[in-house]
Amino acid sequence: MKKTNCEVNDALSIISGKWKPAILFTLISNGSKRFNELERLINGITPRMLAKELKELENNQIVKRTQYETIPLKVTYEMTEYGMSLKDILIKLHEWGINHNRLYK
Amino acid sequence: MKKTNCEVNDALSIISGKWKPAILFTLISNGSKRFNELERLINGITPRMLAKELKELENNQIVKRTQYETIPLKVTYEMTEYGMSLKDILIKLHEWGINHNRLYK
DNA sequence: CGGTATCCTCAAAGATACTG
DNA sequence: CAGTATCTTTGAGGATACCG
Repeated sequence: MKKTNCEVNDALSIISGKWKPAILFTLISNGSKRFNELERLINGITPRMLAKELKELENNQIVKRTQYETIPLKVTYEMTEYGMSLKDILIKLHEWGINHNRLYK
Repeated sequence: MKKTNCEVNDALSIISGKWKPAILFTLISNGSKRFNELERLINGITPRMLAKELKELENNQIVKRTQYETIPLKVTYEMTEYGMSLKDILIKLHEWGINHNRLYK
């Protein structure tokens, strides 16, 4: 999809993705979480989608991945400081969505 | 695409759409605009996409369509008061996008 | 002037199974 | 435990032509 001239799309491209808001809220609210903790906390997500969206968030510096070379393997994900700059926007979108559902559903 | 449990997606589903941010900013900044004014102001958009996204915004009460039975036909679009409740969020997304591009592009 | 109609492409997301 | 690999489906968006 070619770019448009509006930077809102650049911001949206980073937070949209079916599971990204849920992933972000989970990490924002709960701090560092392991892969399978996220899998359990986010209802209905498959490992494929969780891995894919986490990787995109990591590539955009929103989320930090840490791997511990233990047996069994342990990997954690957490918000970066930069990622936390999305917190207010996400909260406002959340509130707007709740209000919209109340009015129109 | 089945719904997730996060209302951020409900908000995003209303403002995302490739041309919606550009349409919304144009109407927010310039007030009421005719179809072909929007077409000229928004670079690269086709009539099909403009009509489609305007209709979705109208269905969600974000934009109001007014038709004048003149010859030639005249139709205008403007933000609703409810639609204006998105203004702050759009501005924040815009600023975040600009800053993100500055940092990572 | 303000749109539709048709056809096409491609990427996002789902289902299921498998691996270091 | 933390993911990949494959295959399939769906729908957003584009191109182009036409209409009341």
